[in-house]
Amino acid sequence: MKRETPKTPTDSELEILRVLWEHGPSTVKEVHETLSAAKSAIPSATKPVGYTTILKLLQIMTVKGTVTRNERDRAHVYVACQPAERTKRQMAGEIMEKVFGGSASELVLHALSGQKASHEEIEEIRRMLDEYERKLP
Amino acid sequence: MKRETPKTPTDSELEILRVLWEHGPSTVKEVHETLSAAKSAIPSATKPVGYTTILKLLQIMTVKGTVTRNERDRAHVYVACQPAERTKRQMAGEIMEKVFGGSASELVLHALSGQKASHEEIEEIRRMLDEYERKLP
DNA sequence: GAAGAAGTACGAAGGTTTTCGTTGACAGTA
DNA sequence: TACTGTCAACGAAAACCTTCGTACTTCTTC
Repeated sequence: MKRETPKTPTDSELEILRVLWEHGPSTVKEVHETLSAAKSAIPSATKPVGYTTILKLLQIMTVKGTVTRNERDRAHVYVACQPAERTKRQMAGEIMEKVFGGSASELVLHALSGQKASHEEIEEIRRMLDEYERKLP
Repeated sequence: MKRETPKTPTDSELEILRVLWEHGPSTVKEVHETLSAAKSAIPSATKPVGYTTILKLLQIMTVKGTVTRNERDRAHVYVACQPAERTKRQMAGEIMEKVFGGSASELVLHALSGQKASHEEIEEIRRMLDEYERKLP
């Protein structure tokens, strides 16, 4: 029984995926360094991750089909299989369903109530709404 | 070391929480019945959950402090400790941070790209944006 | 009071995630 | 050739989650 909608990544997997999305194809070393740098920049709460931990995660993700790797060179180069957009959409959809009963407005409401977004951000969202609505029937 | 920002609930816990939010204080039996009814209504994919499973989950959630219970009566009555709004906000904030790097517009964009929202829903979101902006500095 | 019904408590099994220590392969260099 | 880094592979441990079977309690009712 194949899964057609791939299961959404776990938290740790997501951290790695984000590096892969931003940096493009990367070696374990590069992922590790990026993550370490990011974490030491915000020393609170996030604890550093060992090299082999990332390696193992990447290996597991390879088995799961989340990433592929080019083994040609000595240091394998990993790439995310799904485009970022797809995974992000999937994750947004999942939370929308699971906690907001499928209501987009509920999701937006609660996302905003965390008091973060600026005027610019709001403007940006308005623009997107216009865009989106133009495509509706 | 106490956790001040309570960890977000797991998927199963969330299912139960949603029942508690909608129905208010409930016994294990009520939660179980509600969930069973909901699941048999959509027989696809979601498999039914046993009574003791829900009981156990509720017990664990009690230990975690996610819910409290009134043991006065024979059938204990469970209540969510955090108001729904708070947990929802927290979960929206978490995904916004973890997958969208804190960008609300990114979140909205991807939530909508799952092609679901109607014109009414969009209108609703616009109204919320106005409301939100009015409260900004 | 004995039988049965309705509940809770407990523990254990099975699965998944996350984390590392250790080992072995390979390449470059003294 | 022997030494030293750099890397991937593997296995195992620890922490969670989820699911139930089973046992124990407490009412109710005949």
